[in-house]
Amino acid sequence: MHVLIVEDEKSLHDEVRQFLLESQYLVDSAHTYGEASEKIFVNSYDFVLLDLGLPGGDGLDLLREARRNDQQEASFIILTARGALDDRIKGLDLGADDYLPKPFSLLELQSRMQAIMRRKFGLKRQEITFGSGFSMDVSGRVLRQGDQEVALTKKEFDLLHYLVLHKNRVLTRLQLGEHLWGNVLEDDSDSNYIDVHIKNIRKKLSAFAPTDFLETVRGIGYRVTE
Amino acid sequence: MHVLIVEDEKSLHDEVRQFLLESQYLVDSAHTYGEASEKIFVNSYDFVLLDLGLPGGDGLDLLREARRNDQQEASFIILTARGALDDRIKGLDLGADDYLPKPFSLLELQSRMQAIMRRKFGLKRQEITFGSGFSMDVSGRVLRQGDQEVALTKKEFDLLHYLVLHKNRVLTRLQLGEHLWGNVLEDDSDSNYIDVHIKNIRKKLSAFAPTDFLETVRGIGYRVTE
DNA sequence: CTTCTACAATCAGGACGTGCATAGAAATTC
DNA sequence: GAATTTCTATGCACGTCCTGATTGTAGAAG
Repeated sequence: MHVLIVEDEKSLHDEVRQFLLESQYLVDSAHTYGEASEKIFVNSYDFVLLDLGLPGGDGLDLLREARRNDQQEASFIILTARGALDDRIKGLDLGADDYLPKPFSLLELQSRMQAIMRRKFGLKRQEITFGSGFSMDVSGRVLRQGDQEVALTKKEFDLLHYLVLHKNRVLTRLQLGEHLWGNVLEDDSDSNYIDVHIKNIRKKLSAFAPTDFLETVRGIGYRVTE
Repeated sequence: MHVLIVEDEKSLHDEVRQFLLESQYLVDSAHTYGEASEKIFVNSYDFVLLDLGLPGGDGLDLLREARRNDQQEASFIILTARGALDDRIKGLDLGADDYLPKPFSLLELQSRMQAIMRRKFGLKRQEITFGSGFSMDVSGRVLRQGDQEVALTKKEFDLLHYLVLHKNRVLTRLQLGEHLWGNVLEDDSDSNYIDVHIKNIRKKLSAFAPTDFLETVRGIGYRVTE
């Protein structure tokens, strides 16, 4: 499950992010209107947690825009301090899936998300397939090739998961770093830890099947192709 | 056993709740129609004790809605002051499992619940099997391997039960803590009590059969595999 | 075609994090 | 208050992740 947190207040953002990460969600963050708009447009999320009091624009416009672009399948949950019933009604009118007044407990957030998921998917398990016979069971955190299990470490699994989730799109090291570590730390990263992880993933997978679906795009980053 | 009490009158609610807690049920409460609807949707209960005179909507609608959504396996017991035969018939028509006119004694409630459980599970007790010949009798709170009984403490049993219920899914310590202790996070509890329980479970089970079905997923949590 | 250069792949060593074991303190039960 | 259960504290062992240096390679320029 892929979640975008749109929230400018750092402490709240961090708290929610941490919680969702530990609950095994894949988390993205945006702190301004522009950033949020861009990410929603580029990526596909399962959930968008949307704060209304944003710098740079009204969060409700984001929702409106996203709904107009009907490719967007994300469920929107509106978070706001404004107790105004107005906003709530407007939000739900515009197609928000739920509304959570601040302050809220993380447990409540989780149960709302689960409720929406049930409504949306029922109980069917989520599996992603790619490459030559690989299938990734996200909730079980298992990667299989045929019926053999491929052992990956946490970072390896997360990295591959993120790449597979964005099949056919090139992801830069910066993007991968940001999503897997949350902190950008600018582009001073003379480090090559992502390359190392990629190498290790390739090595492990190659024992089972060819790994040419995991491509290097020179000068940019990596891509998983169909 | 997980029970939801839907009842707006506080004193009656509290009395029933207290009683069920002491009878080792896991109890949830809802005081309005909306709250009840949400909880039924989100969680899965074994019993719903349903008051009909609810603020916010007719309790019978709840029942209807829940039955339509056929994932819901809860047994409904209708509690109402209205002596009207009408409601009784309507309720049972809609799939209620029993009907209890107020005022009722707690002992009567208990015996009705037990009757339903007997009807539901019959003589074939509800059993979950896993690992190499282990079977868990949930209602009797007994774990067996073959025909030998494995003695577990309450916490151990609950923990294993929860893991087994979610076979093939990785559960984080956070998730386990939440469901078994109602733990709120806040402090990134560096406690290792879950690890200790897992270790004790493994030790006890390993005297009977291999315990490799109970896996550690490094950096994430634990998983029981098929 | 050859050379050059920027980038990627590889490798090994070490710091760190995570889980396990043990023991004992605290809490609960009888 | 004794016994069992549950939680806390600590040291250790090992797997994971990152670093830094080195080797390999693709693509452009000569």
